[in-house]
Amino acid sequence: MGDMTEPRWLTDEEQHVWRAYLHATTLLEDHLDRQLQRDAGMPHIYYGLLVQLSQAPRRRLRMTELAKSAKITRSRLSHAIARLEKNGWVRRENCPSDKRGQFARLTDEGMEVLRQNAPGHVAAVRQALFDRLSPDQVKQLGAIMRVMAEGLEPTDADADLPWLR
Amino acid sequence: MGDMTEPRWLTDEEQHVWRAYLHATTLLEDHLDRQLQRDAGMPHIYYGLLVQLSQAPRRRLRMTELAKSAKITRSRLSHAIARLEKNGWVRRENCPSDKRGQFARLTDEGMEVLRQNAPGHVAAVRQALFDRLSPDQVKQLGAIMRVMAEGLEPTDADADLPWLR
DNA sequence: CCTATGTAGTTCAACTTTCAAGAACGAGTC
DNA sequence: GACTCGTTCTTGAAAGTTGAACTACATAGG
Repeated sequence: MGDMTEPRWLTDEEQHVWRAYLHATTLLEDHLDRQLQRDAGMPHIYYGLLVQLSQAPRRRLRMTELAKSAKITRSRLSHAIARLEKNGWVRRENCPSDKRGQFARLTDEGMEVLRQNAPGHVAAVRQALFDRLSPDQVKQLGAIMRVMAEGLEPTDADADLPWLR
Repeated sequence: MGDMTEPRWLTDEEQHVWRAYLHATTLLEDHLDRQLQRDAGMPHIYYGLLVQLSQAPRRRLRMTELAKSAKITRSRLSHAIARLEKNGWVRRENCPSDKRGQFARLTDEGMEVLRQNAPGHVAAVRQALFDRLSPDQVKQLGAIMRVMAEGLEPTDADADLPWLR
């Protein structure tokens, strides 16, 4: 822990790549947020929740499952689902096997919103990303992102260890 | 406009890459946010503001400049600077040549916070990204991010053109 | 000078996210 | 059962964000 030696700063190239990364990822995030807010009336993350639900077995998932796969806290999900429920796109259902549990289920209206907006969203992603990258670059991006995720994946160790530093 | 033909969905590979992208970028963002919140008491974006200021000519920038280079709205910047000012890390100064203008200037305390946290932050970025990628992958990532940014860069055209779609 | 129009920055209201509790249930132990 | 501890999900308040309205100043044209 007490690594008080001179830190290894980023090389010039690394700095450039890092800035390009921050620049590009925030631009894309903003772009998709705006696109979906405008067309579907919700931010990107909310749209992602609907997508997850639409692909789940009976179009429903336990709250904790959904939170995990969307990588947000349960608290945040509670608020988000409350909002989506108000819109009529999601409905809560009790879990019979565990009375603490709740399912979030995608309603038909929610499915319809998804149907209407999926083409536009895919087009936005295409236009920003896949239509601009060469096939090689798409593969490279995939490999790089997988490496990144591996290093950051919240393992069980993280939960147990008292935080480092 | 009325492109009502069947949309071009993502191929399987593209879908995997897209998910990997979303997964990895949110994990990294969360990771850095937590690291900085814990060590420096501010989120990543606020830290970025201090960095920008630290590199500017007299450690100060006009609000609009800063907003642009941090890629956030002026509104958001106003709030952010208000918060950083409360912490004593930034000070507002009037612009003599334009009475509407404000400079945000990094204070000595702010500079000190930066000094104390830069090593830890760089280490976090290294550990999550550069230490895990091959030299080739670093180059590839840079190229890919530049292509992405090009396609999303808010050009003057965007301001003029009535929005597509 | 006067008016029109644009720009810099802030503020307001609505919304989202976070953080710290807290309520309700499950599971293991005695 | 009664106790403890962990899990599931919700809640409420504080903090942060957004987009539009607003203030103040700048700039250009008559």
